[in-house]
Amino acid sequence: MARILITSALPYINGIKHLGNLVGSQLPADLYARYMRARGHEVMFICATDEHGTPAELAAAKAEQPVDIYCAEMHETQAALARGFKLSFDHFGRSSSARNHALTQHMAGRLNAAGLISEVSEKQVYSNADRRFLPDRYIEGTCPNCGYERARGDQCENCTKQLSPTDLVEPHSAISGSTDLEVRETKHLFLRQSTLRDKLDAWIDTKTDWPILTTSIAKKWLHDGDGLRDRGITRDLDWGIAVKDGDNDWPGMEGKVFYVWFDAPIEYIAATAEWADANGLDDAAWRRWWREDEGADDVRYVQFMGKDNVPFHTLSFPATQMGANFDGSEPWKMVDYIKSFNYLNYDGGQFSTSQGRGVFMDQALSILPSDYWRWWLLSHAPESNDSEFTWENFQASVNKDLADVLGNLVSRVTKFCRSKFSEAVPEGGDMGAPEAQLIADLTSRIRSYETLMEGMEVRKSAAELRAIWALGNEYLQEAAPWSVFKTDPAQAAMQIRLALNLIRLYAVLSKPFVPDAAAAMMDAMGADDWRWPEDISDALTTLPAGHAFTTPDVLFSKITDEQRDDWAARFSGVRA
RNA sequence: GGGCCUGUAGCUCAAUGGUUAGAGCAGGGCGCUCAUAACGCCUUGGCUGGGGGUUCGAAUCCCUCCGGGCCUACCA
Repeated sequence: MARILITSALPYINGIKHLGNLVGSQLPADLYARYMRARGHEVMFICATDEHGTPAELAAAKAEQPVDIYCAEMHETQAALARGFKLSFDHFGRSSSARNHALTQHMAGRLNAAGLISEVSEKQVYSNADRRFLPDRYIEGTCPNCGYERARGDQCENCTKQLSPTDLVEPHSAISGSTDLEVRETKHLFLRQSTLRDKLDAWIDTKTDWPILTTSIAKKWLHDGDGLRDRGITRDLDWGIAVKDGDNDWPGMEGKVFYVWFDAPIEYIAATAEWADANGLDDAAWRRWWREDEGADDVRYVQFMGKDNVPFHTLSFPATQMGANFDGSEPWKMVDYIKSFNYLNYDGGQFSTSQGRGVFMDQALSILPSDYWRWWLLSHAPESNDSEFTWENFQASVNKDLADVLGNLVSRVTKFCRSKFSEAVPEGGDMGAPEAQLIADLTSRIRSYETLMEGMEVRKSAAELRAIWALGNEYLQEAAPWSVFKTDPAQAAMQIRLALNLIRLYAVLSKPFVPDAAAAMMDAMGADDWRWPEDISDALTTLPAGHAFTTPDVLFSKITDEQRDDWAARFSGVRA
């Protein structure tokens, strides 16, 4: 039995996430967590809302709420949606938690003790009307290069020229439109990650099994130009974690908070502490997952994220962890494998939170149960490339895979048994060559499925699982119990007994992908044996003759053309 | 501008430089009648974006052109 620590990239707090966000981190992480638990491993699956930063403050202002209330409510909204999608987090924390405040301040103190923090005085744009410093991209104006009137302070979207806010003609706040801007001097802390470049580079070099997408991004940042640059880790905001040097005040940093990207990854650790608190456990309970000197030396740590998150997880956060262990006294568990995803597009364009384009988690659950979404999203996960959601493809895949191949199998077996025998596993007959062949085929495919799941090959795992389902239909076609029954009822009984056991087996195998359907299948079989099938022959004799079952309702109803067209129209525009 | 990824059947995707480029869906044919008009078997379909090169051999490696995407460090 292994110990596996799994974290999903933290969903940002400023609204309900869309299906692209879901499939890029939380959903595949859940698939992996569920599978590893099913295999008997000890799993810690952590996620949390990422609550700090300018966009959170602005979203709260737009909602006319204090930012702490806004975040608390939105956290609960996101937590409820996570439950709705059956995301099996051991804990779904908040980066604004007391635990994260303390740990982030502690980490900063360690980095300071290591000599890895420098103070830099810089000039930034302050908006008097908004009473806040504005990040570059929140300043708009006319591009001096091409004349585009809505260029942002970091880059012109029209001509792609890199800009600084002072380059803009007639600059104004993107928030209020105010032109009452001034350049102010402000002091910030920088993480001197440039001094860790060689260590990080060597560390990345050991990760030969990581996806190219992951390592190439890290390498780019390490070697581009002058190499890895130091990074500001504080901001002039109200909402966030106060800048402290461990438990002590940080002179000159009064009123400032840590940058959201500094405290967000630390929340992976802090959320595990929140988990311990929520379960009445002591600190040792979470530290054995995160401190190599306190039990985490045998932990395998896997992170899931979209490709946009890679630089922070390959460089900034590792730099924080390495730096905090400068004297060897705090060996924090670092990531062993990063599974990164491309983007899911929506019907020819991008999903967009800001533009309200696509299907959002709450909308998805309002029209169909979570299993439908889980199956489609996972079986089409954007692993090697960006992939695309279309309603036609969604309807076709779901109807064929879930309703026809799996759902109908359950239906035909249980209804046949009910009509020809009873709602109990029938007795009689002996297995022969066709059954031996089925078991051999299942064994081969299940071993392949296991290998793919362990390797986090999401799409291929889904394809293999589907092929495993199809073996059931192939067997029934060949065995033809409806014909055999007429001449040899005992033989037909054996065939159906096997098929009923197959349903239970499929419940076990399918649970990581479609947990609700799996539970319905297991429940219909009147069983609660979720042990992973080591020996397939044994697994197919779990339900003995005479064991009562129930014939379930239709497991997956089909998506009609009318529904598909209705949804396509309803979600074609911009979210209200 | 720079860097990286990518282009394979109508669609969504596979294929350590090595038989005749494979699956699923869609299309066509046959079979079956237990089942959600479901299932099974067979089958059509490809100048692997264009062009050039390396090699005994290229979807794969190199060059170039065309198309799509991401990143470019103050959104997160």
